[in-house]
Amino acid sequence: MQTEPKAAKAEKPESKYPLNLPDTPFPMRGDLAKREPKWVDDWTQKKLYHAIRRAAASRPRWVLHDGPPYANNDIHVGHAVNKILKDIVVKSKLMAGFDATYVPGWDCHGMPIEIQIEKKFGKGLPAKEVQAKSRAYAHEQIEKQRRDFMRLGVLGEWENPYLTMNPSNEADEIRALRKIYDAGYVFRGLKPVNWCFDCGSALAEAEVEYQDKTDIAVDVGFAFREHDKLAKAFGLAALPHPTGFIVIWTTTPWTLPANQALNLHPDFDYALVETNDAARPLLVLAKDRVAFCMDRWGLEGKVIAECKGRALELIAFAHPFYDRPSPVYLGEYVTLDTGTGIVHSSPAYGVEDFLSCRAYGMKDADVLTPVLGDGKYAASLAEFGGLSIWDANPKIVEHMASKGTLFKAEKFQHSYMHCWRHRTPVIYRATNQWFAGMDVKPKTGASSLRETALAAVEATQFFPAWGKPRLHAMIANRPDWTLSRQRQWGVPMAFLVHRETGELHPRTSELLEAVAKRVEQGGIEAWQTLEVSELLGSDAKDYVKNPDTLDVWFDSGTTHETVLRGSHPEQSKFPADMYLEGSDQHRGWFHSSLLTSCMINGRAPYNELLTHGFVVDQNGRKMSKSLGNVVAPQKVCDTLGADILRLWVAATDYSGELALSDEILKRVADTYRRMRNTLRFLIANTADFDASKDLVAADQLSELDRYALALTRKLVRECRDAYARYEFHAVTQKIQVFCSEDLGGFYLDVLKDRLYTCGATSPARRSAQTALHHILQTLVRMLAPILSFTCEEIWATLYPGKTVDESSVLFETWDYVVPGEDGNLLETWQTLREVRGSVTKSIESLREQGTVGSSLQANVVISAPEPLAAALLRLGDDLKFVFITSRVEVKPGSELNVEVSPSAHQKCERCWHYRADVGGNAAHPSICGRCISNLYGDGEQRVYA
RNA sequence: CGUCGAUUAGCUCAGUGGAAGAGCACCCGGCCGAUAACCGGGAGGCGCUUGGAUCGAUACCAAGAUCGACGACCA
Repeated sequence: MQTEPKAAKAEKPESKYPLNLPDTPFPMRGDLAKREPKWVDDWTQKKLYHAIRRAAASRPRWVLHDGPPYANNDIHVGHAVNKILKDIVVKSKLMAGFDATYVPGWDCHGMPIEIQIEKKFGKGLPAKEVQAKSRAYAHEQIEKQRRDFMRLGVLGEWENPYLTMNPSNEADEIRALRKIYDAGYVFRGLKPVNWCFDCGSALAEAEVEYQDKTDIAVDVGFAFREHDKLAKAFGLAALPHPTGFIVIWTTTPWTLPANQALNLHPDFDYALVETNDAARPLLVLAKDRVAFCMDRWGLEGKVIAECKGRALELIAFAHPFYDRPSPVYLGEYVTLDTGTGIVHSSPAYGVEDFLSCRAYGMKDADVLTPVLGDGKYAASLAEFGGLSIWDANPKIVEHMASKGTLFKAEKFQHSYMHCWRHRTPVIYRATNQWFAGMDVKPKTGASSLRETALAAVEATQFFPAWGKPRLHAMIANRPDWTLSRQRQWGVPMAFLVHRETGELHPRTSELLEAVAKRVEQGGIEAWQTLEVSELLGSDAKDYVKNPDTLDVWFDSGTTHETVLRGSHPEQSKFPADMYLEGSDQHRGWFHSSLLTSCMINGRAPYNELLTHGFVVDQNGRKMSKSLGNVVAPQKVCDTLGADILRLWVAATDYSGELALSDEILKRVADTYRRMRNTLRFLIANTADFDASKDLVAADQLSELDRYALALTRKLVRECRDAYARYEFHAVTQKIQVFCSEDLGGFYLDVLKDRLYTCGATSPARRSAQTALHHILQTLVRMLAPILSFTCEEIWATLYPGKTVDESSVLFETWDYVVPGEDGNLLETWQTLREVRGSVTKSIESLREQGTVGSSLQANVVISAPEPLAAALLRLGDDLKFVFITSRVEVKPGSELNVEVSPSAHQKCERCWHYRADVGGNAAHPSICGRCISNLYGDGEQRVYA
């Protein structure tokens, strides 16, 4: 790192009496936006990260495992927050005395990239091509994101990150699948998904769009078949007619062959209606829909009995055209907006239908699934086998009309789900999927996954603490994990399944390893080209490759296997010490990683979880393009600098939302300038100080300096504490107050006289410089994790001529000792500072009258009661320096009283004190006795200040 | 709708069951040897609203408001 040339001093007539003025090449203005990129290049070229690792090699390992961002789009400020927080944590652990590592990663598989490829290259590409193009696209995205992350000053193994799409990673992921399969967690079951017949696959929500569609809406009667139960439910001894129907309304007649139940709302009133139609003399309808329905069907009728929906629970009615019962199940989702207040339920073709049937104990094997993947009914379906469901719609209506169960049919236009690729209608369809069972006992006989995971949550430290109940609740309530996806850009669920039975091959475990070996060489593409016979020989004719890929959450969720124990074991350990992500990852990465690790390791892959909120604008609103309140990290770096962004992250309480706006950044930049200037003052006033030679022993320091060091030790304690709790905003706050109140507002202000006017190498000045040296060494260490650029810049200024891989502030630790004992210095000087407050206030009132300008023009007389008077008198003549006045007199008094008057003496040209002895030496008529002594004599003794 | 979190000066944050704090910003002044700096002084807060237990709450409890996170294949 290079420091800027010294700015030319303003031309001023040089006094013939020299002063020890501050001197440094360290510029007052950071000019960060311009200079930071050069430093990043320097760190990269010199391999700073690895130099630090070497320096820390003997320390205990501490691992922050990176949650991989998705390899798509430029980074936004949320990414920046996440990476900066991680960097601050890693660097703080480094300086706390650990060998803290950071291997960044990227999540590469999944739908967003698949969609990008589809947008760029069109639809319907063969899998192999999708995979090749996705791989290339992900690489491009990663390169861009990597540059932006590095620009933030984030240190890590950027030249060797982990990518979930690396063949070795893909192979290890298949091995992870093998482990959970071997443990017995994996099973096959039904699950409703959005299904496109033209794609022949499931659709993600993002692939579904709504368009108008015209269907046949039908009112369909389900005949009574449990008359006694029905009569009883309505409070009747018997039904007045043997014939009757409960009526449903649906816009999807094609689901009726799969009807297996009827849904009523438990709290709605249902009516038994007697009509004037001999073919259908009794009807059951929701009471509030009776008038509407009668009118609609052109019937007359009257309500002869009523009951709540729940009274009809489990009563069975007859399917409208097959000879089987359809029982009433209760469901809160039934509404009275349309139809009859009764909903027909085909569990294979509706989410609510599926869930309610399952809630009533229906097994997967009992769910009727007559619709095949191409949209045709299975050949075995009575009456309609082989027909496309859309062609079957009118035939089903005709059929019901002939059976006398059709009440009405009409065209009906509504908004309906369509495939965004094909613009064709999509249905919900129960499909076979692979699951990891939450309540499955593993083969070892250990606890279920849910129990293990809940115990793991308990064993984990959460920052902030409310993360624990949150994750706990999610684990406690979540359903089984659907591992399978019907996609192309993902790691294959490399199962071989029996052509007929769908059973897994008996040697599945070893087959998975065989596939993993091939994927390790050829990536997931190797699975595409694999012939079943290569693995199974003569068995091949009975088995097919499972076409599913793994949920991308399985990719990132197994990085503790594929990265910590896979691709980067040298840099890692298991479990990791920390995972750190946005609060959404309780449902995401924290969650998936926990489950996979509990299945594989029986414990969480992390010891600590740290969560941050999301970035909002000054008014607490989410950032969005439409609101125009987006702050781009790239832009902040290019204008204010990355250290400003880093300081903003550090200064904000990330446990909630992080507010960001131009004004907030401006305030942060103010804070930065304050810190930078304070640091600069320390640097400039120790420029002629060589710690190896000039350091004054702690017990030889003036008392004020020992007090300043006591304050510094206190600051270190507080900051280390706050860092340990990851409360960086507390660190920032403490340092800011330290710089403003303790240093700028008091210590440094007082010190200027001694620094500038005492002999350059005098004990008095060396004492001050010793304190400044320790303070500087401390501050640069405490700030280094946050203001990475600035602190390296300072370090290079302090130790010029060395490259960053030879000398970096990050080689240092917080064990730096600030010498001295606190004793009662803090209390003693707190009292003095309070008196000083009274003095400055008194001077201020004199100033308002125009009697004095500088406080040095003032003489102060303090009356004080004991023991305060003694405490003041103890400092003797040094007291005036504490108050920055020319003279102080202390008198006993009943209460504290400060009187200020202008000095009657001459101002010393050199030290600006007003003293009686100015001009006392004829050879030097314009300066005082102190200055004579400091320049030509033995110099002042400064015991206290 | 449900679960969770947030709400103290213009901004960022402290804090305590007993008369509201800091830094910065703002206003006024000083200095002119940290100078696109530095020092001093001042002004500024129905502590989101409404109830409740309490002698008494900003702090404890409950409801509401506003904002935010998550809610199943979407990383």
